[in-house]
Amino acid sequence: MQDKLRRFKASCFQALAHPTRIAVVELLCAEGEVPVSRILEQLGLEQANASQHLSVLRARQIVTGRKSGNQVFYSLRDPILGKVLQLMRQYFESHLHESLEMLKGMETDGEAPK
Amino acid sequence: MQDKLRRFKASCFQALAHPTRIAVVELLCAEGEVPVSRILEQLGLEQANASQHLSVLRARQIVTGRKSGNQVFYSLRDPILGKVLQLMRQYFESHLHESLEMLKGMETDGEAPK
DNA sequence: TTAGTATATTCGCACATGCGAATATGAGCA
DNA sequence: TGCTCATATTCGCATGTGCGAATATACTAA
Repeated sequence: MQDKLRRFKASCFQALAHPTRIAVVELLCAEGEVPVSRILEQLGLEQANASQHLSVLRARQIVTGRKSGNQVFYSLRDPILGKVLQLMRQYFESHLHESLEMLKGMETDGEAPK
Repeated sequence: MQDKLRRFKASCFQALAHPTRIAVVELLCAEGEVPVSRILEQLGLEQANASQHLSVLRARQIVTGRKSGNQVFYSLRDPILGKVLQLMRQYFESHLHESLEMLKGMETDGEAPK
């Protein structure tokens, strides 16, 4: 069971391990139930891309979708995940400087200083 | 900044997105500062494998290593991560049944019923 | 029926990740 | 010096992930 719990946690973390999916969760957290179209416009995503990310979050049951007529409304399954994100923000802020350094060092992309 | 924060969260979640690394973090959370050898014996890991996972956690600054003579002692950088894991356990338990179903469905491996 | 809008799925490709095997580094000791 | 323990890094390979393009599905309206 210990092991199942760890696999569960790992799979949740993996579902959250992408900036776009974090943004989606934050949006749902802030606005409650929203249609996909709202997610698209708010985050500026490609339709297919968003749908793929939503599919990941759905598979992990982090969000649930409710079909209504033509559209699908998504919402967070459990607000506790909002708390998790908030803790992460707290963590980020209490190590602000190193965290920024870490991000800088981690991304090979960035502003390519030619 | 919003975006940096999301990338930061995502990279932390990614670091935690593996059962072995979860186990390591939990161990450090429970026992404080421990040498790598302790991690190996406690979790039954290959030495190289453990070192790779530790390297991921180090890169994300989730753990820090202190060299002392022959060995390296690791510890959690911030106990707030323990809180995050605890929240996840709470989340897991409050959706116990579906969570187990999800795990079952997610793993192609499992007990291979021939 | 046909057309249109909203969302999901599949495909192919580039890139990341996890693993064990082998090798490297580095400290302490003979 | 050379040897050994503790840990880290590199390599090759299999598998996973993220993306846009194309396609599919499902509902609505006419």
